[in-house]
Amino acid sequence: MIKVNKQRLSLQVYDILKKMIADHRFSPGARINVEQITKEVGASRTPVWEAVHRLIQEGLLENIPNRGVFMLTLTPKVAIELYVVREALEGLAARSAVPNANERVLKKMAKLIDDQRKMVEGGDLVGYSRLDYEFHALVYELSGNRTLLEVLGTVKNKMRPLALHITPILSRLLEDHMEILAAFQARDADRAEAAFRNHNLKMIEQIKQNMNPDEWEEVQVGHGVGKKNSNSDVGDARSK
Amino acid sequence: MIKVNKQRLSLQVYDILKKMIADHRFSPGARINVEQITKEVGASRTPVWEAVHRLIQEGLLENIPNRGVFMLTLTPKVAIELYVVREALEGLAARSAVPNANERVLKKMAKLIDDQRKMVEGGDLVGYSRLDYEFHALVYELSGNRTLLEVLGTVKNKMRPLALHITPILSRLLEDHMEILAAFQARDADRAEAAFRNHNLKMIEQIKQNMNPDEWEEVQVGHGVGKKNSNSDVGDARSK
DNA sequence: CTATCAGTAATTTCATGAAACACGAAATAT
DNA sequence: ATATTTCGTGTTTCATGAAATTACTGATAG
Repeated sequence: MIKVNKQRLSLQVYDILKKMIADHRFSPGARINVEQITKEVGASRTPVWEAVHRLIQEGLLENIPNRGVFMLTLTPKVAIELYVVREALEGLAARSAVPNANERVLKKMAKLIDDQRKMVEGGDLVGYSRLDYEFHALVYELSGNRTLLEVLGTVKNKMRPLALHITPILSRLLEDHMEILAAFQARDADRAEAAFRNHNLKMIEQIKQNMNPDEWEEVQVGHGVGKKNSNSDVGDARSK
Repeated sequence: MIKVNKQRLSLQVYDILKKMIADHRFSPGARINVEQITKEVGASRTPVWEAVHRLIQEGLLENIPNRGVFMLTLTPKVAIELYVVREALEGLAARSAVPNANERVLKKMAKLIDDQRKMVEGGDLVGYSRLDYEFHALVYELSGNRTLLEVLGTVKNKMRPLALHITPILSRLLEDHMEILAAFQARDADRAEAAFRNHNLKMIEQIKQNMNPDEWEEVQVGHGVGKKNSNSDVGDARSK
């Protein structure tokens, strides 16, 4: 049986573009030729632009007036900012989730971790990522806070362009997950929050090690509050 | 002199609608007649729909296919969720901001609090709200975390429909601000975070008192993770 | 060699007719 | 009466021509 595609065109385009971004089909700073996309997907300008606007609003693309639409470059500064915010939100999620954990969920968590171990042993980064995503999503759901779920979604969305640039040490992330599970099993909200925060702090360390230190611009101890840095580095990126 | 508005039409409409929502020009669940808006603002459907779509995406409006666009009802459950998330984010903002505080900023904070006191004494709720907003914005900026600023912006955005339904006891909020300032003056990040969190917890209490208790649906200790509650109450709202 | 300017081309937004869609009301059949 | 189908109506999305805006190009003058 053939299913008809019921979704609005603009949403389809949005999904296509988001997938392309997630798959790193555009390098940072690269130009997105909107007109070409309309041709490729066989739609008209209206729905395509609607999708592009949404991605711009979400901070994945950038529009330089009358020059074009560009893939936003995720600077190390912003990357760390994202993880700092995520740390707070995931800490909250973990804390809220602990009281709601039941045996069934704990089993599921254990199963996921077990599967993750296999992926790590097999060196399957992509497979691991998917399970990692599921593991986190499970905790978010368990928090029972729909709003938190949404906000975390948008934050993690913005991280997508990052994924390829930092290669985490999988075995260590796995240890974190085990600690998280242990905290849940002990019904210890403080410990769960700490474990989740720790998970993120490790990623921040990872970023700092992987990236050019003189690009950091000091997130935590940021001196001024000026706006001068917000766009300048992106501007450089739009080569070609 | 008549200023020509250089901004994109869709953005203007977006701002207009957002302002109308903030001013409670639409009651919760009320239908937004998109066609009428196009007439009122003298624009065509395209930019108006773009604005409406954005508001839908931001969770302020809701689209029931081919029935119309409706003002979303903020349930007490969601309201509390929002404050729980905000608590975590503002706590982070405060903590990050403390190390960046200098004399100039502290002066500014003191000045804002002083102005707030006048508003409280004069019973000017609107005036107070504006200063309250500035006070918070000052801390967000000071955190130096642009991403945090953005996320907090979207969260507070979603709270807008709430403002009128809970009438806070201004004098107590003012006390909180004073405690926050004291924490900053003492350069005590823990204390600042606690003060900010406390500020939000009070609001949550306020909501619980102001609203019908049997609508709460238990946010913190939410039992299941089911999705059954996510939309049902909204559906009811689309009367008429 | 630099600056200025006009013409050109590309991007982006907007207006509007038309199509698609979903619901309810009526009409028809069971 | 109940079920099914058709039709009308209002909503929503889409396609496309046109207009507005501005970057780029290259020529000319200083």
